[in-house]
Amino acid sequence: MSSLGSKWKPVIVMVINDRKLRFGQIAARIHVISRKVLTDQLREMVEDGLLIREEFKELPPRVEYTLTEKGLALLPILNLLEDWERNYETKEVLAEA
Amino acid sequence: MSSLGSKWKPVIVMVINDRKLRFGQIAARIHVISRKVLTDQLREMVEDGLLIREEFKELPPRVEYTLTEKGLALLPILNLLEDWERNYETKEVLAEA
DNA sequence: CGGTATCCTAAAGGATACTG
DNA sequence: CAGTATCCTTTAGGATACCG
Repeated sequence: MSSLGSKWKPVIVMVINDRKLRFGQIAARIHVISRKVLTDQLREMVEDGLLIREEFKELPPRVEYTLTEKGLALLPILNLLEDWERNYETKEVLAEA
Repeated sequence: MSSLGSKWKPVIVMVINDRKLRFGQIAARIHVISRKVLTDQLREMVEDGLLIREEFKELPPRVEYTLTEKGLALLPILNLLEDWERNYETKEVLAEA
């Protein structure tokens, strides 16, 4: 299960979703992550076959990320995990009330 | 997603499954985990509402763990994750051959 | 803009010995 | 048997400054 590795990779997968996002856009949507960690995670995810990285040799530089088929296949599973968490989180809160 | 916390909790959930297992049985099935870490993880999982811990005041002591409804609900999702991993692991190996 | 490089801290995980 | 207690190493993650 540690194929997901860090706590950030699932978040990044869900943020990118079926879109094509630039580095800055990803950073903006996960504003609590440091640039270094985001860079690290993105590089590892490319190595893991989760992401495709497209670099445009322009100035200023532009880099776009999309999910691979493997990454896309992970999306519904992560959604289930979110549902699971929300579902039981709610029950605990209600139980306390 | 870090509701799953450590790298061990999903493993423990899958090992216990729908059974009732003693501390030693869990340890034996995850032989690479240290006793301290297993103890830590089990305690946290009880706090998280994933596990039920039954302690029998005998000598020698006996402690049995079962999944809660919340823990059981996690099982099919973890199975999907395993399938996902196996599926794309295979493809990469084939691609190298 | 999208990174590196450097340094640092906190926390996860582990080895080993001991206990009720 | 099922833990505690203690100590230690490794790693994830972050702050900050600089670069092409």
